[in-house]
Amino acid sequence: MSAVYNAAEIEQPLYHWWWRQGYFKPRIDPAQKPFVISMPPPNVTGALHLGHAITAAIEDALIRHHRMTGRPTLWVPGTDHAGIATQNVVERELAKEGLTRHDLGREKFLERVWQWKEIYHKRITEQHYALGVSCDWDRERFTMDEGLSRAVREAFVWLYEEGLIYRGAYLVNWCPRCGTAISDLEVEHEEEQTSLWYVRYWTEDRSRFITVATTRPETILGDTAVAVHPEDARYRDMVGLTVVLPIIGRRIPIIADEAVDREFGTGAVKITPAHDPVDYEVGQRHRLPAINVMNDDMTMNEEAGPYAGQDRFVCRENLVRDLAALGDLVKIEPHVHAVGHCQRCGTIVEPRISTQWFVRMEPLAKPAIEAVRSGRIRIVPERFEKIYFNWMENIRDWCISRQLWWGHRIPVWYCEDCGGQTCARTDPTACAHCGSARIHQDEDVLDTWFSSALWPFSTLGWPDDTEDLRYFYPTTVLETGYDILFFWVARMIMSGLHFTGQEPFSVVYLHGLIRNEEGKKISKSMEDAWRYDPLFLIQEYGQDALRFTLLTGSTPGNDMKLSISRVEANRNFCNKMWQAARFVLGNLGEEAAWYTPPARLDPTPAMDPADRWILSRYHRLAAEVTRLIQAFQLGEAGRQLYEFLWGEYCDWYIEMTKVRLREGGPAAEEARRVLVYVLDGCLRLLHPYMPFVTEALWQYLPHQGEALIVAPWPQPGEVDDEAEALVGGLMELVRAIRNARSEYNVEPARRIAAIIAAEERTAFLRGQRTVLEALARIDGERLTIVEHLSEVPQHALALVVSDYACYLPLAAMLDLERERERLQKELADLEREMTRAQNLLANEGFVNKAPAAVVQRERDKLEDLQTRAMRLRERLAGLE
RNA sequence: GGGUGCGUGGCUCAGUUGGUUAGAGCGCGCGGUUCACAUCCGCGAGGUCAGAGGUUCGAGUCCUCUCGCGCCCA
Repeated sequence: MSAVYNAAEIEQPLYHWWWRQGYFKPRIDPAQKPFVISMPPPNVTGALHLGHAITAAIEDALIRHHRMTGRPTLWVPGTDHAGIATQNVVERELAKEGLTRHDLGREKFLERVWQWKEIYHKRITEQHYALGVSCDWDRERFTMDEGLSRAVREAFVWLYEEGLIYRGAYLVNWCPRCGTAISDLEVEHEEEQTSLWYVRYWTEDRSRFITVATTRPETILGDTAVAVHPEDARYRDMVGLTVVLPIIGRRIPIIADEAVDREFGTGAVKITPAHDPVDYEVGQRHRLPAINVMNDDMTMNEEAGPYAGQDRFVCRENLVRDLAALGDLVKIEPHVHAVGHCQRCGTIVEPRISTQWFVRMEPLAKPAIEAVRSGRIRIVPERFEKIYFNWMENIRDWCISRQLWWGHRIPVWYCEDCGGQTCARTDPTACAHCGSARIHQDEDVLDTWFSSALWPFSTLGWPDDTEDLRYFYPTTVLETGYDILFFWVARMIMSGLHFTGQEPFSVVYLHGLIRNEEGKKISKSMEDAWRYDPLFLIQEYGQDALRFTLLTGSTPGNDMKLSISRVEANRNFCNKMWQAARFVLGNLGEEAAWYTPPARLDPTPAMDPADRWILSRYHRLAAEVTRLIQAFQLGEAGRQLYEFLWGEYCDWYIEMTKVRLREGGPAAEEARRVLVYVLDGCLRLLHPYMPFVTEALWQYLPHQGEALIVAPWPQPGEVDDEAEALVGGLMELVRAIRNARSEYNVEPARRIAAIIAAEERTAFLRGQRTVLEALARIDGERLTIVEHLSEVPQHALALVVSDYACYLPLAAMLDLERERERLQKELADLEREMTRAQNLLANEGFVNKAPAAVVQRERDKLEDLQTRAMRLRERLAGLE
């Protein structure tokens, strides 16, 4: 065992050992309900970032905890083909060779993507190993695997046959750079400082005009109406008139529609049904033509007249200039407005009419809303339920076709003879309507999220009725970042209910986003992005430290600013555990195995008070940690473990045992038993948080069973209030003496004298005198413990704690004036506290309405304060 | 525009049925080579819990409003 903790030394070997031993694989036991998590599949060509690290930390903690409770536990890993993102990177690679995907053709291009996928899949999987995830790699899946592709095919055909999938020309979001339609969710709106252009449209006879305001002047070319609010008195008499579009001269009507915001601009707006969602709806209501003025690549098309061929933004400039020349540009105002960008590439998207495939969502959303409303699915934290309902209740149809090559191709064939569509589970050779063999498949592929929506069951074998599907589905917890609640979680719930008739999981646990120390989203382009690379952090501080930081540094659903100093502090905590284990081991001697801990060791009156105390504290901790983990309060449970291990076990208990261990004999043996038992239990409790250091140490310590990862979770045990009170009082006394020593600058090595009146605690304190001597550096020869003091020692520092009156005869350095001040200040503090407690107890409302225990606690406290105050006053009188 | 989260010591954060004197890590000050640990030990300073009202015997915690920052949806 090394003298210091070294993460790199232990982590990878342990991971591969666990894996080889088969601990990550569950045994199917029909008598038990399994605990199952489907891992959110990372993008196969992406790189691991802190988002994956927190996902892994939380899910692995839940998995490890449940595995230790004895439940068959399965964590299903996998990766996602990430259509647009992957196709983009491969196209970028091709571009370096001066090629486009069209130069290669569909088949050759897909070969290239598969090659690329193989390389990157290996990379991301190895990165995942570095995160120490205890998932069942034999069940790893990829969204384009044969089985999962079959699931996609089944789901598509199923919905198609039910009429829930349809094809048509509607207004969709078009990303000109990616060359595909994208769904509403894939558009990110960003507020931008732009302009509002005011343009005058004249009537045919140029007798009147109406001024419209627009944020996108180039779409004027596609205007098919001007709209005003029906109750707007300013324009009421103009409704029904015809105006002429500047430059291209199209005649368009002025219409009235309630959708018009009277406050915006002049209150009159131009209507471009082919390039704006609101205008599209207005256009539908008023049966207006929709004129598409742009090509796929967002250059203007022939409808744009003189501007045909120009890029949309070049056209904007030219058109504005021309309008100004005509005198029809009234003014330009600065204006802030939300501009839609493509989530994947940041390009400004163009709303555009295009023929696409859609899923009718409303019928799917209804049962999914009900599943959450009824509590069959619980979302943690709860507030996201509201967000979920809001989105689901206003759900819009989902555009699922993408003009890409990398993905699941839409299983629909068109007949060149009768024009019919054939949608089938196996590739057809003839048209289902007329039997013609002259059919061709739709060129498009499906949105990647369409396959992700099936993930919890497609990974287990659906649509086949497999053993895995029967046993492990529905899964238990779905854990992911709240940013994909709609993209993924909601769609899984809808498809799970629709295709399997069951909720795909019963709990949704959402974590927040990880940001850097300034609160910025960490992106690859940041200067110091490398500092936040999980692989770098693991290399510097170890996985356990990173995990513990991620688990304890945040609360569910809240973003977290990762503080590197905390990762470092948690690395130090690992070392602290290491040193504690070294201490314990070093004291077990040759027959270490003799101290193999029992499943449970309760405090008994015959034991040493320190043992009773730590056992009691430990049992309290075990119960609390278990409760918190089950309530998904992982952070709080981890913090309590940290505080107990460092602040109680190491700082106090180990120090207290040193005396007995030095003395040897049965007292030492008892201490060894308790030291090992509590440490063993804590390693179990801590294992979900710090799997590596705990397993490594557990293997060194005497233990039963082959590995901590599969060791039983600690059972509840008894607490001992009396021991907690006694030892708590001793600790308070030690602290008071240390404090006094420090305040009076007593050299740390110097042993001092003490006289203590212990009243009813005399026997206890006498039993602990060697411990007291060691912890407070008291000279045993000059330590007096009595029940009462007939005479208060002169020239001594007086310490007044709850259970004891303690005097430190530091005559040589005692400054009477200073001592008086110190005591007076302490007395003043006490009196302030006493007044508070007295007022509270004098308050009838408090005494009558507060729980009895709370009132009693207040009474006890007051009594204690009074005792201490009395002693202080006596002491002050003695100083006069 | 609608919704939602956050605002706690210099910094990063806990504080989950409202109940002792609000905690931790880092940082800061003082002192330490005690045989597990300087990736450490001991002691200490530092907070009107954003602000204002309210409910309650009691509010960091619940309600209303205001201010600041962020996010989601339109």
